[in-house]
Amino acid sequence: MRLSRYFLPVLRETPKEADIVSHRLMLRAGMIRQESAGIYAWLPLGLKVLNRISAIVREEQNRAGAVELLMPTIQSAELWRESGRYDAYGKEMLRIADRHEREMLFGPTNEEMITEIFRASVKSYKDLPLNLYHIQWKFRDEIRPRFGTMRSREFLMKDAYSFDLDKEGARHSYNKMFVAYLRTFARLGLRAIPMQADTGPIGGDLSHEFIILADTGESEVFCHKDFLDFPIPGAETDFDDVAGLQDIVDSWTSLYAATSEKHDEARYAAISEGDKLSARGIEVGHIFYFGTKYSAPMGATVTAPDGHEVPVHMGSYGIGPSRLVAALIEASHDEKGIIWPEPVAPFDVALLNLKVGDAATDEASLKIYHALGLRGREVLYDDTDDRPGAKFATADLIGLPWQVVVGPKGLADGKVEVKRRGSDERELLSVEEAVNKVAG
RNA sequence: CGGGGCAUAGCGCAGUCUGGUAGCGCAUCUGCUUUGGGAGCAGAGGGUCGCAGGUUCAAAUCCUGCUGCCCCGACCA
Repeated sequence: MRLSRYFLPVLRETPKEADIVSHRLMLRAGMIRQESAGIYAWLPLGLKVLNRISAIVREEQNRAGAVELLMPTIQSAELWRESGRYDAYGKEMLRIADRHEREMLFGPTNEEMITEIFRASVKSYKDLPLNLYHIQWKFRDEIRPRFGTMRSREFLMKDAYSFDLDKEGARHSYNKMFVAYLRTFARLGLRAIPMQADTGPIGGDLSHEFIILADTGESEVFCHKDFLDFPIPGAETDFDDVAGLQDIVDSWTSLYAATSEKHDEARYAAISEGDKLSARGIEVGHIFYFGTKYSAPMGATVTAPDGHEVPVHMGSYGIGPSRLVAALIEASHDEKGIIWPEPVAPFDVALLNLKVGDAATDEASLKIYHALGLRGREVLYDDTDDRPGAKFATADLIGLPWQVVVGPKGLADGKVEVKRRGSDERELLSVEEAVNKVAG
């Protein structure tokens, strides 16, 4: 992509409404634009990141056996009356009337709808287990939206829903998502730690929040330091291996980890001094088992092997890609701008032609641009006639993992400069060497 | 919802107290020069001063009402 043909409205100055770093940088880097309180338009650069995150989430959901569908954003109030949540949900739910004065709502979550879809078609235990998910916009009318897309009113969420015959089956379904989440966050370049979460009226130990550590995180967390080095389950993990998955979950839950709300001072004190880790964190995922909370009142039943009809055991599993965009920035930036982890970077390479119009730099830049494109790297080619300083500043701000700098001085010696964003590594290489280096 | 604050050009702000017909920096456009860390000079364009009333010869400025947005707290992926 040529920068001159792209839409990248970067801001030189910091908008005054943004006071956390990810919000500031997302606005300055031209990723988002606020349209209302807690409601954002995703500009091209931001959308690319959002889509890359969603793609990784999707791959890992599929790997774990979940099946994608897409439910609407608008739901009918009737459905929510079945579960009793229409009145229980309160003002967080955005309620809408259509032209016939029918009561509708913009979905804050989809338990009711997925239960309705399930019960319409699934009647036998033989069709279980089943896990259905979608990645869809949600709306929760937060009292006070803040922190940009970290806590917005409209947000993108991957929500998966599992259906099992009994609690044992549901536990395995839960474990599948647990492991999928470990893999998902690791692939995004994050270290997420599963922490015991509130299970509500259901009780038990089947609810975890996945928290990433970031200095600017909103909640205080306490855990054993060993979590930082725990191994991530590999791509070859067999998700149908019940005992194998349970072992992974057991080891990942064997040590103390809790947010301040669930913090147990005594258990934390029991950790040896050098192994304590107290930090700030951001919740990026939440999984829980809720049994027959919706299936029973809504009549989502299957016929069991013994011929009886039983309500299915369900769980739900959320990840917020639009929050993750901000969380990734909170976890990876410096004073100059964003430092994207490679798997989610909107482009792989920033190619800076320092003197557009100069025959030598134009030719070398185009050669690199095309060669990297052929090698499957996405390049943002800065072919604008800005001055070098402005180009460096923009490239640092938007944080692409590689920078290739083509200037008249270097080219006089047949060299271009290759830099890694986020480190001081820089090398002077020939055009061919630079292409090979960056294309890996 | 309680408490605090803001609204003037795309962004950041001054002007409001003390009413006199809107300004600065950056950005944008034109020209020339410049080209390795947010260039220089010259010129230009861009505003129903958040909205609606009111007071006044005259309102960004004073009065009344409304709206939007931000921050702190209680709530959330």
